[in-house]
Parts: sequence; structure tokens; C-alpha cells
Amino acid sequence: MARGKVQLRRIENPVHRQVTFCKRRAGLLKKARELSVLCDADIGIIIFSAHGKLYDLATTGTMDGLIERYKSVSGEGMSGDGGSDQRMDPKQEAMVLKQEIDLLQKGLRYIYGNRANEHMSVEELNALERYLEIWMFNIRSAKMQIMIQEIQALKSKEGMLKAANEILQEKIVEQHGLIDVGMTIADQQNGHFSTFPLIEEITNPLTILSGYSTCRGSEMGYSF
Amino acid sequence: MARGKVQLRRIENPVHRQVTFCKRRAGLLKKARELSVLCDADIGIIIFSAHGKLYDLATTGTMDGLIERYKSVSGEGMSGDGGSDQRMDPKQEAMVLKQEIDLLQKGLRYIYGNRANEHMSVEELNALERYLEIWMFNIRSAKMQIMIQEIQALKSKEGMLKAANEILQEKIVEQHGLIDVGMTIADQQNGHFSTFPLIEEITNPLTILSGYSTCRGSEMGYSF
DNA sequence: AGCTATTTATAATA
DNA sequence: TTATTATAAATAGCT
Repeated sequence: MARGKVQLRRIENPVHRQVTFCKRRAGLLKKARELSVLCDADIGIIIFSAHGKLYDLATTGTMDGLIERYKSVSGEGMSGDGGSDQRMDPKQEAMVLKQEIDLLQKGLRYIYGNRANEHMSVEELNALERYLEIWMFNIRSAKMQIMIQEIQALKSKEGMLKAANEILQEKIVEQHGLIDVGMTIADQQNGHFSTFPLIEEITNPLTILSGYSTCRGSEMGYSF
Repeated sequence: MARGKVQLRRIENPVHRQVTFCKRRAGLLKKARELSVLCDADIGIIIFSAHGKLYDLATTGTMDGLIERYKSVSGEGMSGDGGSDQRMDPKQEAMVLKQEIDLLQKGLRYIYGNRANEHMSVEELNALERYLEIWMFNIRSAKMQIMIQEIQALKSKEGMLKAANEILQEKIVEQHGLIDVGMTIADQQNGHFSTFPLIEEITNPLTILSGYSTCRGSEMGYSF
């Protein structure tokens, strides 16, 4: 593509061919990474040089994960090319999951093990970072939800207890005239649940994550 | 690459993203075919769109053939996992690792799957959150280290070049009397590397947390 | 889908 | 391999 148009045929000069192979290989992998990032695609590339040396790239998880996903999908869609591009079926989703677990395991080995034995590219590290950010967001959401549910359960329990309390008090008043028990008054003043209204303000975990910028969570099919 | 530089990050506009996906996918496959022909390489590419639709290319034989070849070749090079860590004995480390992986897998299932089927306590979620924070820190450290190493390499290169430059200039002055070349002066004033001292300030990845976008500056050399 | 203005990739070369 | 640079290709933003 420069200093002369290129003919689409095998380069005969071996040196020239090797140089071109190096450069174009790098270019191809770069393009693949860009496409992956820009359009949120998962890409695997396998290159065997003429001499049989292997070069590969997996933009998501591991190559094995992508291969498994490929096999499951390409095997399924035998009924023609009609691309009904709807939501992913559970099988595919499971594949994606497996890939991510692969990446995470690799990350763990990288961090806890000897770094010399595990090679993670800056790209992989970036991918891991993205996952972790999304995770953190989701985990915080989950915690919030659990706590909110718990709080609501406690609230309703409180309501029932209060009601029961009042009924009991009335009964006591009926039986003993003006003698008051006192406990229920103390409980009400204590304000054990007085902080609950504040919960509404922190329901959205975004308010907890100070620096969370690119929230991809909502568009990834997280069903909550 | 046209009418405006593109930032290396997910395109948020869905229409725009889809168009770019189509165009760049075509471009990528074309490049792969060219590389294959020009340099006599065998290439397989697997692309999953964000919605899970599969696009593939095998320049030689079938994808399954390439996958088999990939598996046989990539399997060979694996010389075991011998990670002798000095701090912990391997057995213990393996246990820790296994526990963490279990937790992470559970977390993934929890997030991606049906939450009703996976029960994670707030304690477990907190543990997960702690792990993720540590991970994030470590990953950012790793990225920083890689970049800092590159920068230091460039620095030492610069030093050598400057020294060589001065020697050359002296020689020229010796030979030509007072005639000055000027280039080296310009280079020194230019301050091409004047921003390097700032690196010391951002060595701690925590300071990067909020503003890390995409370091494209020195990406050329990352070939891990 | 087409059309350009620009950005990228890279062939030739050292 | 790597670096440089003139040019060919690819493609982003619009129709």
C-alpha cells in the first residue's frame, strides 16, 4: 500500500515476504483489536506462518473459549445462514461466561503466581479491568438490593409487631384499667428504624461509585 | 481514519456502531485474505458480534482444520505450570487460588445467571468486592509497570543519543571551527522528553483510577 | 449503500 | 527486527 501498488499474489522474494508478513500480521491484529473495542465484538484470530509458526489473538477470554463458542454456534446454525440476531441463547451465554472465567483465572494466576510464567498483554489487562469495574458496580448493586430487601422485611415485621403490640396493650388496658405497660412507648421513642428513609437516597449504586464512568452494565443483558 | 480521528473505545451510538462493525469487519477479513495470499500463511478468524452472531473466515481448508492444528501446536509449547513462589508453599497457594476461583465463578453465575438460583450472602459479596478492588489495583499497577519500563527504556535511549550527539557536535566543531550545526541545540530546547519527570507522580495506580482512558502513545511495542 | 477528506497502513529502503 | 517516508488503502462522517 505504499511506494507502489501491490499485486495480490504470493511474494516471491523470501526476505521481502517475511518483512511483509511481520508488518501485515501486526496490522491485522491491531485492526482486530480495534474492531473488538469499537464494536464490542469478540474476535479470535489464528495465523500460521508459511513455516508453521503460530500467532494468535483472542480479544475476549481465551482462544479455547472462543473456539468452544464457535463450535457450539456453528454446529447449531446448520439450518441455513438466516441470521436471526436476537438475544443470545443460554448456551452461548454460558460460553461467554466460560471465556470470562478463563480470563479471570488467568488474571488470578498472573497476580498471585509468578508473573514470568503468565503473559498478559496490556489489552488483556484492560479487558480484565473493564470486567472488574462492571463487577464492582453489579456487586454493589446486589448488596444494596439485599440490604434494601432486608430493611423492608424488617420494616414490615416492625409494622406487624407494632400492630400486635397495640392490640395487646388495648387488651391489657381492658383488663387492668389505667395501668400502662410502658415498653411500647419506649420502643417508639427509641427510633430504632429512624434512619430508613435515608436508604431511598442511596438505592442507586452509582451514587456510591465515585469515579465510575463508562457503565456498560445496563446494556449487557443483566437481568435485574 | 477519515473525517476525524477515532478514539479507541466502544462506540456508544448503536447505529454508528453497527455501521462501523460492518465496514471494519469487511476490512479485517480483506486484510486477512491479503496476508494469507501474499505471505503464504494460513489464517482463521472468528468474529462474534455483540449480539452473538458469528462471522468467520478460514483461508485454508476449514475452520475446524485450523482449530485442530491450533490445538495441537499450542498444546505442545506448554511446559507445565511450574510457578515456584517463595512466599507460600505451592499446595497452600493452590488452595487459596481454588477458593478464590470458586468465589469468582459463583459471583459470575450470580451476576449473569438467574439470581434466584445463586445465593450469595452480603459477607460473600463483600469479600468479592475486596478481591476486585485489590485486583483492580494490581492490574493498574501492572499496566503502569509495563509503561514505565517502556518509558525508562526510551529515556536511556535518549541519554545515549544525546551523548552521541554531543560527541558528534564536538567533532564537527573541531573540524569546522566555529560553525555550529544547531540541530542538537534545537533538540535540547525542544524538550521532547520533558514530561517524563511527571511519571514519578503517577506511579501509584490509585492516582490513575479516575482518568485512565486509553494509552495509545506507546502501544506499538506491546507484543506479549 | 455511495462519496470524499483524512487518517492509517505499509512497500520500498536502509 | 526497527525506522523512515512516500503512497496506497481504509474508513468516519455525511448523504
